Amino acid sequence: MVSYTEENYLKAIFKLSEKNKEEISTNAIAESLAVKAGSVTDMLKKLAEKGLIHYTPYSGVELTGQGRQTAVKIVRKHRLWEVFLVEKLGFRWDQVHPMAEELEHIDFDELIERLDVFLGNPKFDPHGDPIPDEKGEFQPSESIRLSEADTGQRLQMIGLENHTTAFLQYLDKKELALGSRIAIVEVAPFDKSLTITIDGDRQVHISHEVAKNILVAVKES
Amino acid sequence: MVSYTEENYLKAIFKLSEKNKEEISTNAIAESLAVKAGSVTDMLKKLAEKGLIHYTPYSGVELTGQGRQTAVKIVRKHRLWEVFLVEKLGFRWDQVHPMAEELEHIDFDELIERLDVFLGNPKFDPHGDPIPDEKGEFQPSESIRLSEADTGQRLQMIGLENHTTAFLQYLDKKELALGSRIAIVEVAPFDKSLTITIDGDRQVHISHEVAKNILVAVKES
DNA sequence: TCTAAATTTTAGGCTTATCTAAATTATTAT
DNA sequence: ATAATAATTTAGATAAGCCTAAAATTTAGA
Ligand SMILES: [Mn+2]
Ligand SMILES: [Mn+2]
Ligand SMILES: [Mn+2]
Ligand SMILES: [Mn+2]
Repeated sequence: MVSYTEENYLKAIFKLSEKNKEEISTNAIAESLAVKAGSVTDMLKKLAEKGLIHYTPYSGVELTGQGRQTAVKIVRKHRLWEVFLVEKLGFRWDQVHPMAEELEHIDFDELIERLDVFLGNPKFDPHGDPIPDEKGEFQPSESIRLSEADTGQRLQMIGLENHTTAFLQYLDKKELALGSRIAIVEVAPFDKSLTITIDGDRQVHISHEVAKNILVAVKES
Repeated sequence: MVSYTEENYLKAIFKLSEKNKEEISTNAIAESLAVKAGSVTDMLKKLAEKGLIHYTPYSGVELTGQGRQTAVKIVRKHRLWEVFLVEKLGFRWDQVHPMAEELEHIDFDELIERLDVFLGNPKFDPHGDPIPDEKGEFQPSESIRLSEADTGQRLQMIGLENHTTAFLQYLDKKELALGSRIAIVEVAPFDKSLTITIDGDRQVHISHEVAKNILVAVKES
């Protein structure tokens, strides 16, 4: 059995592994779970004991196959529940994370699969993040940061690199949503801020910082 | 804050209080939660400390207003989730209890209220049990045990006194569902077993034990 | 290379929730 | 009324997760 707390550690390690290619540090885990480093060390020993991670003191940590499988299943549940909360219950995308953080720990295979069917087998959650399938496979998708795109390209907003409430609400205010068609009109050389058009008409100005956190697909033209 | 475990204790005390009018014994709580009596005593002290129960050593326990309120909210969540699982995800009534047992602990007011709306403000769960409203009020409903009804009365099955999987599956086999119209044809004097008709046509034979666990409303005729 | 700083682990404690076994209190039956 | 039985509480342990502070190790700087 994997406890609620162990699940949160595994998911945190998985998410950190996705970003940083290297091995994951004790401090990084501590920060992402808001616990102290000493608590992390305790837990790493336990997870290693259970065969969920490879752990060598002082040299970081890595998920085993079984650990990754467990983590991905939690991510699957988290994202499916987020779709449910937004699509069926009408929550906004900036409201659902704390609820999904709890719902993700409810573990009944048939519940997950029925929920998946009920939602129409969604491939992405309300934040554009991919939902792994029952086998733990992620649908590969090609995206670049808006800050790395060129003027003249036809772009579509498909994901985010930042999931904070503040950022989500900022995007709402600018009426930038997943699926929006974006074209870069101009990049200011001084601060790299962008002038863009959204869905062909509205023209909006955003900072380089914001553009770095928006993922876009480049459409054939 | 009320912990997951404390919530289960409060709900257990509430359910026992509904059945037995008297004060609730340590042993009864221990049995219903499958823990030992000594563990219960520990928890009772803690709940009393928090003002959730009235507790006098050796003389039983009773919920305070605040304790009852907490318990009823958990019951509300449990039953709403059961409706979701049956109505939206297509589970059978004998499958949903363990899942609801976990879902009931997820505590976000807006989630409960939106779920309630999504489900169409149901008043009863899939087992015929009433769903308390946001204020903790139960809709009063008048029912008697089928074993106490008379020949010739027009009856409708509206609830159960036994929620075990075995009993639910037995009712399925007999095609006895909530809402079924029942009339008692004959009661055998020897073992009090009943011959009944279901929805006017099908004739079925059930034991007194089964009849005791079926709740019916007596319809005006 | 050698020392200072940063990171990580260890040691010792605390809290919650559980258990078993012993002690206490209440109930029941003669 | 008393003794046996049943119910309840207390005492002493354990396990999971967390903390702080000290010790150990690694990394980085001069
Ligand atoms: Mn979580
Ligand atoms: Mn998400
Ligand atoms: Mn529960
Ligand atoms: Mn029910």
